[in-house]
Amino acid sequence: MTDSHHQDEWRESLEGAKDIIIDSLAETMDLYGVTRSVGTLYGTMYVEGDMTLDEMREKLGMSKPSMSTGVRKLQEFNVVKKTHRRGKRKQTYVAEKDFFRFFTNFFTQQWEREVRTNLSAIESAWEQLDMLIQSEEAEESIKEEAREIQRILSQSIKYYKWLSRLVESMETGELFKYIPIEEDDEKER
Amino acid sequence: MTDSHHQDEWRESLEGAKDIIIDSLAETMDLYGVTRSVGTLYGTMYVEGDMTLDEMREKLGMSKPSMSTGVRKLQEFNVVKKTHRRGKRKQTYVAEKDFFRFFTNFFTQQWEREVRTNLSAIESAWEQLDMLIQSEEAEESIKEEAREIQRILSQSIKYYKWLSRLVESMETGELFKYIPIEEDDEKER
DNA sequence: CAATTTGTTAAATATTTTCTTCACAGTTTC
DNA sequence: GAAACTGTGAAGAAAATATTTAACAAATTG
Repeated sequence: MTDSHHQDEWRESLEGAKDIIIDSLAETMDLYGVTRSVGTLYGTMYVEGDMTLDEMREKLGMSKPSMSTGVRKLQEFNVVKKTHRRGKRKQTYVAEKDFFRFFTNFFTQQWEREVRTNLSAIESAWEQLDMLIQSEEAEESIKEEAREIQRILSQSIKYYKWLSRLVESMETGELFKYIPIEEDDEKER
Repeated sequence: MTDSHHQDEWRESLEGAKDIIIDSLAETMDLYGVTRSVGTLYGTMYVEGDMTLDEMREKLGMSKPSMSTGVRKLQEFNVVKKTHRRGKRKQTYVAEKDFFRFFTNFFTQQWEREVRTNLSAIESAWEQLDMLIQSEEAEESIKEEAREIQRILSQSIKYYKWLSRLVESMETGELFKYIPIEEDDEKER
């Protein structure tokens, strides 16, 4: 690292640091099924603060419809919200910067959906299996397999109930009593 | 539903019930970035019990290399393990049927990776920002932005530490003390 | 109310990902 | 040790996704 940076080079270095953060957030979100470019968009908003679609487009060098759909996905995950700059016409969007809230919002949304989807599937499968089990005609071997599946399903119902309670404890903040957020022991500023 | 089913039709009905479960599991896993066909594979193993690659291939009507890579993915997520049927030559694989363990294994693995990736990124970004802040030459406005980013990052470090503790509490089972698994209040059988 | 601007939809294009076929290396069996 | 079989890697084909361009509808300004 030389001693004779121009300001542009310092600026470049700052942007480089941002990019390290952005890329790593995008990679992480990729793990959770958020596409990489949507992750990059989130990361950008995370380090840049609130932005308009045009600012995003310029920053990421992508088209505006891409930004529009990207932002919508992030809103669906509950990690980006609309805001507005007073006096301004353009809509602005702001990313959730508090990762505790990110975590809560994101997984709450996913887990609730998981519970709904799967409980409803279990319900209809269960009925169908009942019909089979109660029929006079069906072979015993088939009935036995149906009962076996019901046994497995009844186990999984417990899980979905538990998952609901986990979600609830995140929403109420109860979870953070059990697993506390460690306070900052740095000198504050 | 008619009264005159053949056994084949009852069998069909049983398979239908399975498929409802399989599809719903696959859809759920899709939410978490597990591809749909890998989710279907998991679901199949979930309802069918342990299987060989050839059994999977036959059941899903896909090629063997697909099964091979699918199973490997599921192993990476820690939700499928190798087993063997005694006396048999073919390798068999078994899906984790206990969703509590599925949950723990899957998210533990993801979250640990998230922590590692992002903490390491924060570390290098932080150094780069420090260099900038401590330089004599860089403009104050740039330095100020660098400090602002460090403030944000120091908040997020708290989050990653918390996430590590959450993972730990899942691994030790501590979490299930706080948010207990409700016991089965159905009449057992 | 005409002219601009903003955000979104639709169609096309490009890119990425998934899947299959083929080949082969490592094991097991006789 | 030859023959058969199992699992996986590589290359290409097929399918799914993401991205862009173009067009438009709604809102805003002068």
